[in-house]
Amino acid sequence: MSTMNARMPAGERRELILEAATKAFATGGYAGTSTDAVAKEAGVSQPYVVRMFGTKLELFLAVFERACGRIEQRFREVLDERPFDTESEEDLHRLGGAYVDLLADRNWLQVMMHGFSAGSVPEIGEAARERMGSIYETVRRTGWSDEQVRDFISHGMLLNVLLSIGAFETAPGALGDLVRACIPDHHEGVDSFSDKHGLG
Amino acid sequence: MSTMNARMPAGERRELILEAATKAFATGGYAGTSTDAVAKEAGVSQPYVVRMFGTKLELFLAVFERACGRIEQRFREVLDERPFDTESEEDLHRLGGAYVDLLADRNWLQVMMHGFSAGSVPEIGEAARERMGSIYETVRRTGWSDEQVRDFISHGMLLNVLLSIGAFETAPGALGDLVRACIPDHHEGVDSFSDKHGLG
DNA sequence: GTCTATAGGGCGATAGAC
DNA sequence: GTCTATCGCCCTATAGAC
Repeated sequence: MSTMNARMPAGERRELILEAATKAFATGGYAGTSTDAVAKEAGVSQPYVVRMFGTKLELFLAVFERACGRIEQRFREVLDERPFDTESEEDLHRLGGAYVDLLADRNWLQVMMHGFSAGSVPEIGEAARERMGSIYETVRRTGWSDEQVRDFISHGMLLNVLLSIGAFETAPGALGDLVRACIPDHHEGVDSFSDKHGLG
Repeated sequence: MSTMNARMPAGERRELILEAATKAFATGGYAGTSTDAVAKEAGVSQPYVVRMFGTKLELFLAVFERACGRIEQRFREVLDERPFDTESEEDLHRLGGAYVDLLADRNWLQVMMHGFSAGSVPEIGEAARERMGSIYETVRRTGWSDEQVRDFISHGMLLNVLLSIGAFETAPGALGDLVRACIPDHHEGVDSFSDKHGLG
């Protein structure tokens, strides 16, 4: 974004590009996003992006791992706050709320989602399986039953889809009911939910 | 696939191309699939594919609508078999089984999934919202509560993701547990599940 | 109804200057 | 460490023959 192109420690620039790439890939996905779009978002030249990460694929993998890592870390933070009571309804909402809060960082969720749907690229598929397995293990630390964990992750996937199709901004008719069944305090348009989560 | 290029009623060839495009898009998604890949799969020339549907976008939309329509139709068939008992565990598995059976036609589910994740293309996003709303309404005809319907659709989304990342073929470690929590009778490799559903 | 040829643009990656 | 220039490929869409 900035017009200056001063030198910078490589590690710092790397973070800057990863952040920009996250934003770009979150919108267009792996195949639908050019390295030039990433470069423009980061305010650097396109060859520099490629040079720094080798290939577009490696860049995407780095972005994907980073996004999944953050999501998982958020879960771990909640788990470490205090012990989980398997039977507690409140503890269920504690972890569920963490996921809903992630909607504010929608880019992470959308990058994760795009990684999952690009699973037919072998390297991405492999990373996706590993990450999904890892997230599953983390959620298991709640002590919940296999069915409870499965349901929790299922809800996450539905939220990802609703986010991806823009259902939090525009949800005509029946779709609005589904959105409200997923996020009770959601109301369309400029409201407390949109404000809180940076949507709309 | 065939080497003959005889004339054919347009409607018939249209179906043939839609079928080929479904297969192609199911793997690569919208951005990741070329019209030439579709053409090769259908055994026709690339310009013919474009000419018949106008643009790649319109072709994808046609494929997406068709796939979602079939999925929804399958639900309707199950709903029309006999009345649903809201409290019946068996009826829950009746509709759930219909979705699991759709894994055999994995292309439909994967096209649907790719439509959902390409929601940032405005026309695709709009179609995706409509279709998701429509499927939600259909599932509602079971008489289930909003929460039950939401859970049902959530599970469908998780199955889509697991399918997309290849978890039914290769599910190392924890991921295997998640797969089994989703499809109780699933076993990795060549087995009754894979045989039955054409996987592996 | 279907093809071949090709225009015209975009994209990933490399070379090399500074 | 970062840029400019550019190569060569692939891709969508059009033109026009049969």
